[in-house]
Amino acid sequence: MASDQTRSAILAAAERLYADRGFGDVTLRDIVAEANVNLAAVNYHFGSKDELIAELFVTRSIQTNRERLNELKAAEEAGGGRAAIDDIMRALVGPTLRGCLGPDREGSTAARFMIRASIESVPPIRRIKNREVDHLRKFAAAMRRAMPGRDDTELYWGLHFALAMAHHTIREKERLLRLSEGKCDLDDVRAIIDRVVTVSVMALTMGDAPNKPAARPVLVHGRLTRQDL
Amino acid sequence: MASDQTRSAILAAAERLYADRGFGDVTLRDIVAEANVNLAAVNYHFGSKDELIAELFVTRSIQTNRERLNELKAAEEAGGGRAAIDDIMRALVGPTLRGCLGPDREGSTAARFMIRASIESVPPIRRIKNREVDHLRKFAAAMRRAMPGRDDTELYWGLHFALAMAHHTIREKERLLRLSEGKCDLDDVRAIIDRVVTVSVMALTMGDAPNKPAARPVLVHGRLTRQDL
DNA sequence: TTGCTTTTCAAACATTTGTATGAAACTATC
DNA sequence: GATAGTTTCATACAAATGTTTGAAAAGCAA
Repeated sequence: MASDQTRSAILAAAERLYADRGFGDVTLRDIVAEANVNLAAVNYHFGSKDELIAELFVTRSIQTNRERLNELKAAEEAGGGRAAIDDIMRALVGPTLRGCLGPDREGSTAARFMIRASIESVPPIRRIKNREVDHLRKFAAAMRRAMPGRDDTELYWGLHFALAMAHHTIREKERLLRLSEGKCDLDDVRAIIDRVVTVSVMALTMGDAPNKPAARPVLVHGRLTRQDL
Repeated sequence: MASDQTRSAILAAAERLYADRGFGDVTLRDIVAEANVNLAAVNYHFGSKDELIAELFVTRSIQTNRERLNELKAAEEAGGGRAAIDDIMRALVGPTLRGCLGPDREGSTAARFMIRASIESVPPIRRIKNREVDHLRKFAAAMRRAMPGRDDTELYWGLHFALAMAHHTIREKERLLRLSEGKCDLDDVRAIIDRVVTVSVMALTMGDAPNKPAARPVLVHGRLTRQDL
């Protein structure tokens, strides 16, 4: 068997099992059984279990980050070099939410894996997440351009809250579903993105004088450039 | 040694170690060494490792939940049976944020333990968290009374987002600190609570007509009843 | 083929970990 | 102070798990 086939069989099996059962109770033996390869293959191809997990997570993270930056770039080009704040926020939370929610995504192993990674947080993944700050700085910079003069602190809090709502919705979607007795529609991803973006922009315009109601954004659907979805 | 002393020595040592190093790499042997008790004592007093963790988490959760409900009750009494929406949200996120953030809390083992529990999420803790829905329903009910006529869905989303911002701030406070290069003051807990409450209430009044700017809340400090802090 | 590298494989290794055991020490009640 | 119940202790157990090893197999170039 060509060496790459073993490698990707392991990756696929690992992602599937981690997605289904979590990092906690999936062993290397489970993975190699699922992939139909020898136990030693994991250490041969990846060095260690942690490096396997890291590679899985890095791959998916890069995908998400690229989608984000593509959307951001598209928004900036559409706005003549300066993107509107709501488009920036949309680029920030859209890819993750679209990737992890939605009815047809039920079968997506990659999405379920990222949800797991968001819920369980094992050491190799935590290490990678810590390097994510550089990526977020690009969004902070775009936000600064979109809202010049605004205090940096407010920008960071807005960014932080946007990620909070997006990630928490992914993490706790079961609980929200149960709490609301199914009333909150977690399959309507577009509506959820709109909601998160709206609240984020509200948070960002928080300090505005209350007699400027126009600052409260009214968003419309379908603003995304679909170039890479 | 009286049996209770061993029991609480284990609890204290376990909470300290879990808080400092996480659930992942703290073994029973670490705990009993820290507590200066015999290895078998854990199983004798708690039955199993998981039950020890569960007891730790349940204890702290009950404390937080009680604080929340006390604040809610105080707000309802102050409002003549119907609490204002911002006071309800404050009661929801205040205790957790006050417990886990702030400069003097740096040394609080209980707080650091709860942060760990929020980040790592091991099976026994997950099981307990799943039962938390009943507790949240009480807040949903209070919110319904405070905003009659509003669609239930909106209430749940607002509640959900409030918890999102609070928990994410606790989970990712290091990252926010690093992203903002220290500009976001995570020691000013009161300001953070105000910020979360403000945005939450904004989210809840989202559907309001934009020509009612008064619906945007302007909050003041120091509204808490301190009866049980 | 020959010789070399890469990949696979079964088996063993070395720890680590939670848990169980049975005797000893202790405590309280009569 | 004898007895019964409780708690402590050293030690052993059993199972799981990531990793390593050394040889066999496969791939490949000359």
